[in-house]
Amino acid sequence: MTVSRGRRPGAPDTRAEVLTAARTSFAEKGFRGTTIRAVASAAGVDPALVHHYFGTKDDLFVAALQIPVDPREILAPVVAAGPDGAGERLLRTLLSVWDDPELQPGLVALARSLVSDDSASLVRDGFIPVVIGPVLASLVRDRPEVRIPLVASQIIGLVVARYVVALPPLALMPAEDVVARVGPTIQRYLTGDLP
Amino acid sequence: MTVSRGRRPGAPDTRAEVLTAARTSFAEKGFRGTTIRAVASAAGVDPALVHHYFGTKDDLFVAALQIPVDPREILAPVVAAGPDGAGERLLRTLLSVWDDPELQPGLVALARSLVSDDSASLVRDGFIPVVIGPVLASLVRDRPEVRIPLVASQIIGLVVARYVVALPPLALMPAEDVVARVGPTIQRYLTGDLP
DNA sequence: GACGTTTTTCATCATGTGTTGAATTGTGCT
DNA sequence: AGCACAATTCAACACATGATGAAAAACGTC
Repeated sequence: MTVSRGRRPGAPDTRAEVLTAARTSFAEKGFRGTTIRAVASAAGVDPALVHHYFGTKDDLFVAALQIPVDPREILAPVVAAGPDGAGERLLRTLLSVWDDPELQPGLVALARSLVSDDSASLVRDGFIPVVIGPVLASLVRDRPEVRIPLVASQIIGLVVARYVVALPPLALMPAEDVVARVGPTIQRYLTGDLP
Repeated sequence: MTVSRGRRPGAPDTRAEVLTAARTSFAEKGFRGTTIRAVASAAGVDPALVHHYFGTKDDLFVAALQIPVDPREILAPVVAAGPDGAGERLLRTLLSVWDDPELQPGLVALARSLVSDDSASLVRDGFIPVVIGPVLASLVRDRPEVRIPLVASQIIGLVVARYVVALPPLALMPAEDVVARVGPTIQRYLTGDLP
């Protein structure tokens, strides 16, 4: 047998392999669609090892989501530069984060779980009003309760289409093209004339 | 015992109750999140009855999705009226369908399953290019491969935000306000000047 | 009223899943 | 060399789920 019990020789970083296997599985199949056994098998490892490193499945999920990105921090410079051209700047930072191959799987997993696994209330009552709301509020000309959801709708659509569903024409479009084409929409929602 | 075996007296349309229970569960929890037992219990019925009426769980799902709406048919008048004001007309038709309380649960269930349960390829390779693509193609000024995904992104975002996640400010916004505010975005993606 | 049909439940099976505890093997320290 | 510790697997439990087949109760028809 090449497979045996007990510790393997060498110093393979099995823990990291398990973690990235979990990350991609969560990104592709969502929380419910991901099974501990599948993650273990993708990492070439026994299911019990997954539990040994990261306790329960929920723990594994939050471990997989660890995204070292604080939206408020990232968006601070965008806000600081004022409302002029904010649409394009906002999009540019957004895309630079989401296009980072290091961060993408975690972010997609997060997005997918927010839309699908009925933590919808988390987006609805937590993320948007608490995190995104205040940031955008200072960029908006007036009536934030009208403008912010419009901005959110275009951003959600962009993220879902480009990263979650991965519509080819959008997924392959260079970031700067997206910025140039969608930017004016965001700008109009932020400061344009709206009925 | 008030509960007994065998057929109940009266002529209750149990089949219909099971179907609507399934529809709302699929809409709220998605395919994987919906269990036959939960549907049965919501309909006040034994799980076996669900199988008796609709065979397997997949069968139940397609039965619950039956949406008597052919997008091409519904969009025909929008297309026929030409590109002028097409953005607003497109949105108005879209919202009238999605706001119909008769159709909404089925549509939300469909949307959620498309985003979450890795039938993403169905949207990516089937729905958009085959159904929506040709319809929009005749409204677009040029470069459909650039414009159609942009339209799709705004529409997907609107649907996800207003119906799937149900962001309150968007979910409660009168349809005509949405049309007036988002319409110009769609119009610009269809016929405006784009880099 | 008898009888076939439809509706409904019960009991049960097979399967997949999250999780646990014991056992085995390698590594590093003294 | 010896020993504590970490890494890894095996075997198994408890549970939920989708599915099935037989039995019971009401209905419709002759």
